[in-house]
This record gives sequence, C-alpha cells and structure tokens, in this order.
Amino acid sequence: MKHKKPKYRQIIDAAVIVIAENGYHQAQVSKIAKQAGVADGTIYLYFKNKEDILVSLFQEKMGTFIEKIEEEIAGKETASEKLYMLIEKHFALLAADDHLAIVTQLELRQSHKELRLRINEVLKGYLNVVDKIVITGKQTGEFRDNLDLRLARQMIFGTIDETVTTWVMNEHRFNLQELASQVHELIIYGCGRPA
Amino acid sequence: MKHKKPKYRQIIDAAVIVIAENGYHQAQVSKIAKQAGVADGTIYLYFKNKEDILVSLFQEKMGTFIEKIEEEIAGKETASEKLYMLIEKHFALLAADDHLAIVTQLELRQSHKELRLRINEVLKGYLNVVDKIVITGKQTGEFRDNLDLRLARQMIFGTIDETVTTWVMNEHRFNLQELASQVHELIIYGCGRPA
Amino acid sequence: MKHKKPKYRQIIDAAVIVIAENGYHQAQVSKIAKQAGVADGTIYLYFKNKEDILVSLFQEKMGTFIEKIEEEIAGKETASEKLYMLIEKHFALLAADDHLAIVTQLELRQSHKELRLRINEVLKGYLNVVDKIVITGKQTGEFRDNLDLRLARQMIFGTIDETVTTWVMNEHRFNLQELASQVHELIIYGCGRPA
Amino acid sequence: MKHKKPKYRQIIDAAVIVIAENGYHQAQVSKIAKQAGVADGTIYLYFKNKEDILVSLFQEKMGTFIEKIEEEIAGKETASEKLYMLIEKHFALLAADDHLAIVTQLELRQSHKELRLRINEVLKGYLNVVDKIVITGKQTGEFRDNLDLRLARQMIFGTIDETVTTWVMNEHRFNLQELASQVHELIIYGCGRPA
DNA sequence: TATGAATGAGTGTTCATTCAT
DNA sequence: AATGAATGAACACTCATTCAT
Repeated sequence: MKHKKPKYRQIIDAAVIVIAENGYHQAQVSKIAKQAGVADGTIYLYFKNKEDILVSLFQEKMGTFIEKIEEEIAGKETASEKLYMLIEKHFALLAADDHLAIVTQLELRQSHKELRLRINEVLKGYLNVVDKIVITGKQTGEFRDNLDLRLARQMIFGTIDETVTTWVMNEHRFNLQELASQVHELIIYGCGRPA
Repeated sequence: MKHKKPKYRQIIDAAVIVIAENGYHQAQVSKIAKQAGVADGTIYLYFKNKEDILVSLFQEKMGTFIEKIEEEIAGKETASEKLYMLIEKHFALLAADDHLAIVTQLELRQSHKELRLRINEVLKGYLNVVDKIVITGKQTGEFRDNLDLRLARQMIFGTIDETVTTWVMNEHRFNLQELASQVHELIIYGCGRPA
Repeated sequence: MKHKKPKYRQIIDAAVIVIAENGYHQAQVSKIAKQAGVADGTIYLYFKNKEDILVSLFQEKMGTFIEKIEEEIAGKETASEKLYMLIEKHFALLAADDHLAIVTQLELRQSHKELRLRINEVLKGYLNVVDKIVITGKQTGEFRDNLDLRLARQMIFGTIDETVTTWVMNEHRFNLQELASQVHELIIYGCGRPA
Repeated sequence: MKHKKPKYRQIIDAAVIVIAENGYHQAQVSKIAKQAGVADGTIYLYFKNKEDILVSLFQEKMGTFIEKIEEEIAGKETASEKLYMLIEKHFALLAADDHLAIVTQLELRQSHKELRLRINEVLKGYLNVVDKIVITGKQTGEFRDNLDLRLARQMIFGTIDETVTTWVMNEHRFNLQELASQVHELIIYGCGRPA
C-alpha cells in the first residue's frame, strides 16, 4: 500500500508487457516509458534505476500472488488440501496472466546475478508458505515424520516451477490448471505404486 | 569423435572456466580466447559465433554427462535402482566439477531466450533417460499405472534441478551427494505417509 | 537598490554555498532551490535561467567587491598607495569569504565560453579600477611613461589573480593577506635589482 | 617517444581541432573519432577514456612546448635573457598554433576539477622552468635577493598567461609576439619608474 | 507569487565480429 | 591456420525548464 501513485503501477504494468513482448534484453527503459505513456525521465521519479523497476515488479506481483494464495490456503484444514490449493491457485494465477507468466518463468531469469539474488529474497515469501504446509503436514501426520523440510520444499517448488516453465515454453499448448490434481497427487504419493 | 582438434576442446574448457569465474555477462570472447591461449579471431575458425561456443559447451558436457549416467543405469535392474543411480551420478558429477555446476545451474540460464531454446534441445537427451526410467517403472509395476509421463518427468527433473541449484547458490554449504537417497525416496513415495 | 526582493539574494547566496560545496558541475538548480528554501520553479520567477543566476551572482558579489575597494582607494593619495590598498583589500575580502573565493577562482571558470564572456564584462569594472591607478601613476610620475596601459593591467591582474588561485588551490595553507606588501613590491619594482 | 603509433597522434591532433572549433562541451568522442578518421571504438584502443585523451593531449603538447623552450633558454647566459626567450618562445609557439592556443587558454579550463588537477601536474614542468630562471637571477644578482620564489613564479606566469588569454579572447586582434619585450621589461622592472 | 511533477534531448563506452596480413 | 587491430551499433540516466494548480 506504500505506492498509491497511479504512475508507479502504470510503469510496472508497462514493464511486464514490454518484457513479455520483447524479451528481457530488448526491454529498454525508453520502450517501457512509451508503453506507460510517460516520458523517459518520469521513470526515474518513481524508480531508482532500471533494476529497481524489475525488482519492484517482482515484489509487487509476487506480493499479490502470495497474498491470494495464503487467503485460499487459510480456508483449508488439512495439509493436503492446502497443498492442492497452492498448486491450483499458482497455476490459475499464471494461466490468467500470460504476460506475467512469461516474465517470471523465462525473462526475469536472464537477469544479472545481483538482480537474481534480490529476486530470490522475494521468492522466500513463497517458500515460507510451502514450508508452513509441510510443517503442518508433519504435525497432522499426513506427511512422513522423517521428511526433510528443505528437500520437501525443493521438491514441491521444483515440480510446480518446472511444470509452469514447460507450459510457458510450449506456448500454452496444454491446459495448465487441469494438471493441478495430478501434480498434487505426484507430490503426495510420488511416482511409486501405493503398497 | 566429432572434433579431434585440440583447440576446439581448449576453447570450450576455457569458456567453462571464464564463465564460472566471471559470470555469464562478463565472459567476453576476448577473455575466453586469452584463457584458451589463442587469438580472438581463432575462436571463429572453430565456432560460428559466441552463442555457438555456449551451445557446443553444453552439448559436449551434457553429452559426456548423459553417457556416464546411461552407463551406470544400464547395470541396474529395477526402475527404482535406475532412478537412484541417475540421482546419485547427477549429484556426483556436478559435485566433482565446481565450474561446470556453476555454469549449468546459474550462468547459462542468463542466456538469451533463443540460446535457451537450443540448450533445451540438448537437455532432451537427459529427459529421454528420465522418460525411459519412468516407462520401465510403469512396465515393471514399480510406478503407478496412471502416472503421466510428462508430469513425472517434470517432477523428477524439477526436484533434482532445484536441489542442485540450491546447493550451488548456497555455495556448497551442504553435501549434495549424501542427499541422493532422500531425494530418491521423495520421488518414489512423495511427501505422504505410507498407508 | 535594484533588487530588494529578499528571495533574489536568498537564491544567490544559496548558489554560492552550493557551488562552493559541490562544485560547478554538481550545482543543479534543484540543489540551489533546496538550499534557498524555495521550490525549483520559484527560481525562474527571479532569474531567466541557470546562467542568469551565475552572472547575477558574479555581478552582485563583484559589484560589492569593487565598491569596497574603490572606497579604500579613494582615501589614498599616491598610485602606489592606491595599488597597495587594491591588493590588500582584494586579498582581505576573499580571505574573509571562503565560499566566494572558491566560486570565483575555481568553479566559475569551468563555465561555458559564453558565460565566461559575460563574466568578463562584469570583470571590466574591476579592470577599470586598475586602469585608473595605472593612469594616476603615470600622471604623478610614479610609474614609467612608456608603460602600456593594457599590459600593465594584465600584469597587475594576472599577478593578483594567480596568487589568489594558488592560495585557494593550496587550500589556504598560507596566509594570503600577509603577501599583500610583497606582491605590491613585485608589481612596482619587478623582479630586477634596483639600479 | 612512448607512442609511435600514428593513430595515437592522429587522435590527439583531432581532439585539438575539434575542441578548438566546437568548444570543450561540444567535443564529443564521436566527433573526435570522425575528425581523426577512425571508428569510435578505436579511440578506446589508445586511450582509457575521454579524460585520458585530454590529459594526454595536454601532456604531449606541453611536453613539446617545454622542450622547445628549454632548448632556447639553454643557449642564453643571463636570467634576463632566459626570461626573454621564455616569453618570446611562449608567445611564438601559441601564436603559431591557433587551435592549441584556444584549447589551452580557454577550453581546457572548463574541465572538471579532477581533470584540472591532473593538468596542473603537467603544468608543474613549466613552472619548474620559471623557477630555475628566478633562481639563476638571484644567484647572478640580476634579481633581488629578497625575491620570494613562489610569488615571482606567480607573477611571471600570471602575467604571461593573462596576456595570452586576453589575446585569444580578443581573437588575435593584436600581435602577441611583438609584446614579448614589453612584457619582459614589465616583469624585470615592474610598473615603477627607475630610481 | 509559489509550487513541484513532468518532460525529453543528449553521449561515453563495450564488445562480438571481420579481414588484411 | 592464426592473428589482433579495427569496427560501429546500442542504451541508461541527468537535469534545466515548463506549466497546471
């Protein structure tokens, strides 16, 4: 809620569009300004530099993303249900926003190491949500006692992320949201056949 | 057998070192040439352009990578054992080559979209190995019948890849190889408690 | 009497401080406005543009400078005494105002050629005072008959100016005012030994 | 003799022309490159950055300048004769090179403080020559015993420099070289009438 | 009078690639 | 085969000035 200034959001939204349509390396500040309908210099009244646009973009979008997911999860009882909602909502939100999906899955990963480190900071918010689900699952007995928190987190995030990336790279040739239940099953039961 | 020319490998090995030590965006052709002990222009006698160095690098290294993993897997009977060897060898090979781990997990992902598409082509070789294991598992009845091949592949690759990336980003603060059995267990049984 | 508006002087004084403390090229209009406690736009109610601030600054300060020197000189009889007062007062006034000394000797000289031409116009007032002393000296017989007015003026101004600049550049490591009598001697008698 | 590469001198000479004709602030690197008949990038094979061109320019030209003056002076016996040659040669060299005179007297003085400090370093070579003359003069008894070295240096340099600057600013409306003897007289005997 | 958000022109530098030797 | 000097396109950011309020 820090930034109510309409131009702040205008510029971030413009950045998403320009990056999605032109690629990270072709997203010049002047192009973003033009898309936002402001002068180049105006960008610098709201952002420290180009990197700041990108980090802010990720913070804003990921913030909203996490908030929405947490809302959905809060209404669920079991870890399994929470996990399902996480996956379902994650897929739904990205499926609903083509540009954002391209930007987060493909383009922003081309950024400089330093920027990626700052993006990872933001990502920690998401991973915390995952962690809470895993901890809940272990407490309720739904998940194995000997489950390693970090590995479980990596497995859950890795599976979801790889699925979304494949979907984006295949240019949405399959329906992402429909996969939610299968991905959920895979994470809970693994590849193995139930005993 | 394709390239016996010593300079071809010399340049690729130089590229790995330069990229690992300087980062993708600081790995200029002139730096690679210097590290390889050749003139800038000589690079272009062996590679079409800079992108070609990187794709070739990935092809060469990933080729060897896949060969070694296939060797190990061939000696195993069950899908579960094959999967274990895949994970174990994957971790072992990267843990043994610092530079290569950094280059494949962090640096090369900063490349242009186009280059990443070509890298994905190479990656298919690896994913085919995963696919074969999954298919075997379904045939032997080790894996569930209703397992979706593509999703299983994404889950396996996503989990392994995310684990390695975390390890590289944490600057090797934990022992990667030791995690092989836990990751294996996670992929086979999932997070859930056995019935 | 020209400008009674308090903000006019406020802005000029702010400019002297900002230029002295930040250097000519780091003295942005917004910084001057902030120092003066007015909005950026307000500057343009009192000055045509940035250059106008600097020229006005020089005019105001140099005007006061010349007035004070003329006062002192008027009380003296001989050209030699007048010259001495000129030097002494020149040194005294700049030694008493650190900021002004830095601005006139170092910073303002970095200005564009056009601005420097306008500054030279203002400087003529000072050179006229010098000229009057030289003319007086020739009339009274204190100075040589064949003395070229322009050259004498350049020698007097050049020597004084170079001395002040050296003093400013040496960060006031020596006492400027104490040099007045020696500089006076040098100008009257030159380097040579009296016959 | 460090740089025999023709392009090095080509670029420096181009810089003198471009700065003299366009002014310091309109002397873009691309303009200098064009004048030198090389590509923009070529500049950076010979100079670290733009500032380096300007410092090198000053070093090269001032180096030659000092060398020539020292040669002339070496052939003279008395301090007075040496001083005369210094002035005469100083005037002659600048009168013979319009562009260089403009660059050193007007344009280069607009440079940033840092660059001016580096230019001052180079200038010390010239001031050393002046110092030697003054010291000689005191030893031979031509100059006063109580002459302060630093003040004498400032007087000599200040007078010569101010004269040249006036000449350049007046667009060569008078003959500079002809003034040498009068300036010499002024420095040796001052404005005063011989006793 | 006074404000301050918005404007947009302008430029030093890097580096993949070429080609004469 | 090998060299390495030369090329030239491309871009983030600053800041004096304006003008609606």
